[in-house]
Amino acid sequence: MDVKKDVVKMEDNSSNIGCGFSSSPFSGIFDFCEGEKSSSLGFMELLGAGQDFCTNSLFDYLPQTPSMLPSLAPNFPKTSIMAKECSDYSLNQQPATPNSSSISSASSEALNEEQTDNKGAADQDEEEHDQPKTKKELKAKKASQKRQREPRFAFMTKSEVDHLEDGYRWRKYGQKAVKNSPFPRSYYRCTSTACNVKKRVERSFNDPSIVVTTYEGQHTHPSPLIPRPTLTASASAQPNISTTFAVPSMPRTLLSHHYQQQLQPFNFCNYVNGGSPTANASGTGFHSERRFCTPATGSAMLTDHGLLQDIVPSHMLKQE
DNA sequence: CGTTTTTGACCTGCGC
DNA sequence: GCGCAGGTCAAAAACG
Repeated sequence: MDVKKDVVKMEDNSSNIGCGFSSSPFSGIFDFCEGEKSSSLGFMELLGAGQDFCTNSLFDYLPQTPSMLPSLAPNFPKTSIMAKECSDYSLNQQPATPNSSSISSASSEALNEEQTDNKGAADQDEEEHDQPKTKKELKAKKASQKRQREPRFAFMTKSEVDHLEDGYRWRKYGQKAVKNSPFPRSYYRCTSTACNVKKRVERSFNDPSIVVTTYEGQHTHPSPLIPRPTLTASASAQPNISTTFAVPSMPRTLLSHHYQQQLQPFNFCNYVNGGSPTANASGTGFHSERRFCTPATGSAMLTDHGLLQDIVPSHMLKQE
């Protein structure tokens, strides 16, 4: 099964981390993903099926990012962000060797979920009529529901603060020591009722200055801290806002469209050109288009303004 | 007093 | 079956 992966890495001007495969952020990312390895080749190897997409998107988006990020993500002042669709991916600091299972096991988990979805519907129906009688049964039922994992996205952020402001309100519900790491992992849930989004925050063992934030799920509500600007037609047609997906509420939008496309790759270029999959916003070429863009998603993006509406001030949408 | 954080206990999945 | 590690729960404490 070809599991698709979305990877984007960004940074802002104020960050002293480098830009490119040979520079520190990549090795940082790589360390994060692969443990020991630090080469770009290894990075691509890790990404497997999505490797050409990954390299393209990384290179394509990076040049546009630095001037954008400070205003788009003011709360991520020194940011090196990697977003990755993590359904097949674990934040384990363990090297992803065949023995490690951190990647493969998560992948099979996602697979199993997919495969059991239909079967689960029947079971669910049955469960609805058959109420659990004991606390134990209730817990077991709860647990079985909990096992259904949403795709996850990880962000690597160079920050001294562990819990970064991202426009949403979170409640911490747990903290665990991480094996082979001196830094604990914190677990947060979105405080909004009926919103099941979770995030995990931990420091990179290899680079303590990097905070790894993993989002899981999709917000069912607008950000309580950031007003939702109106997405105008002109705004949606503006180039260079492609990088807005890198702001902290990215997971919501990514997942939103991820689901809209029923596990199709996220369509970045619709943010750039309002739905035309062929537009070239940077001049350097959105090579990832050939992997990202599907005609059907253009209308979807216009219907659901998602991320832009959530986090990009309207004046920015117009001025870019 | 309501909300959030802390933290030990518990559950689950996985490898051996 | 057992042990380990990740993830979650929930009562108590802390906070505003």
